[in-house]
Amino acid sequence: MTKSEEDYIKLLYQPSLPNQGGMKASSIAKFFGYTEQSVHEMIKRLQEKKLLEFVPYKPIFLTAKGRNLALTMIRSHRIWEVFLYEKLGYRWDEVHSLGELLEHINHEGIVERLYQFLNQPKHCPHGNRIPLLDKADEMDSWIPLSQIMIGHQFTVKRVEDDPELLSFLTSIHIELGTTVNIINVDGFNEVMQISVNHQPCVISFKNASRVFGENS
Amino acid sequence: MTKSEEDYIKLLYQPSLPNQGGMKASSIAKFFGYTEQSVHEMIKRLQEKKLLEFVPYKPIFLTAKGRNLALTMIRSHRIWEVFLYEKLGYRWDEVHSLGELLEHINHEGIVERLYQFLNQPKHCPHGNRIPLLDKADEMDSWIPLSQIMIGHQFTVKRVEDDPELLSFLTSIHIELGTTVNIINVDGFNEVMQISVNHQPCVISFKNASRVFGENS
DNA sequence: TTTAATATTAAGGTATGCCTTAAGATTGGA
DNA sequence: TCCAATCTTAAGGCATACCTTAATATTAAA
Repeated sequence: MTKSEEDYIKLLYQPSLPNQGGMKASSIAKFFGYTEQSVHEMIKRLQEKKLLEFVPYKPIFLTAKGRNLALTMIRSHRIWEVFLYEKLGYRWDEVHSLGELLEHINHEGIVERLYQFLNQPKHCPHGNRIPLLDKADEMDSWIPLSQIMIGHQFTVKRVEDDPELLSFLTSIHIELGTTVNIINVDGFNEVMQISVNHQPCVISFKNASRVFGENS
Repeated sequence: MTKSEEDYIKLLYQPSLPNQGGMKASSIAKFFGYTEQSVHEMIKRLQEKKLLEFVPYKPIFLTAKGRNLALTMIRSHRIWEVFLYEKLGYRWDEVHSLGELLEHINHEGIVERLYQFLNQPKHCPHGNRIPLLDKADEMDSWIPLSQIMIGHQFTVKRVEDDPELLSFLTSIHIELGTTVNIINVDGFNEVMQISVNHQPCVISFKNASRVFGENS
């Protein structure tokens, strides 16, 4: 497997989960910033390798083989991220790009050794489950901050892995495990007023919908 | 820099140390198992990048820029090896190939973070010095086991990084720091009889010349 | 000094993974 | 049902990093 092929497979994994539609070539092209023609060429190669199913004009789905490969890589990515975060001291908004490089290195069982070295972590630094090799990538059933009512408390468990969002959350002192109080919900301006460690701050509905956790 | 270019530079570093001759295209080709034509094409590219000096029919030498790059990579390789050996529990005959992959990953200062995480190790698992970024790759002035006289004691400090040699040494319980007694030197058969932890064994002159250390 | 061995350059080819331009095929909404 | 938007395929190109075959240049040794 080349790095490029692996990147396609990883992208295709998410939408091919049960009851979600697969992607079309155009969305893949948009995601990578490639032309649709390049994407079609790669689709053809991956189809020949039995990693995905492609019927013209229909959405693309990974085969079982493809999903398995994707899972291996997502696992690898998240385990490397834990290492970067916990052992090397990178911030949670820094680990993604190095993880992208390291996830392709999975020789001689290094990822499993790393997994043991890190004491079998359950989640990556952004709160995503580290999938087991033989099971689907289950999501924890956490709810978005945007759905919490005024007066309630909320504990952050997972956030979307976007550097801008992560930097913002860090700037208002939110990390995994942080407790947030919902002070006010301003529907007209589409923002929530919250407090973190007694410090008030504001987060848009849009960003609050990218922060997950549980009522506490 | 591509992985391929980096591999050429690393190979060329050793022979271009002071007073050693540079390599010719033919020996590079033999080393990698490529054709001479392929090697010449790469030499041309690396020359254009000012990483080496090439005069037809003369041996090839790295420029200061090339030596610097080589040093960075050797440093990276050895630091990753220490990590694999000390933290992930790989054996000393296993770390090389994974090190080859990981040494090309040197983004966002990961190698320097790893260096700190590992407490600034001085040597790789085979006893090679981890070079500093601003200095040449000095060798410790250890002497080969093959030069030790009968009756003397010898402490192993460095061994050549060849999986076959490493496996053999492990099988006779030699590792870095091991003390060896020279029991007999059989010049006719070109072997030494030594003892390790009171266990006698035999090592050829050839292999003994690839094990370095000090009289003790 | 001639020649054999070695070294270099030339010319054309391959696979990967991208690109552009352009021509068809299909779908779905008006 | 027709047409425009979307999707797909075709054809040719590019850079990297390899390949083969073949010609030419240099060195070194007899």
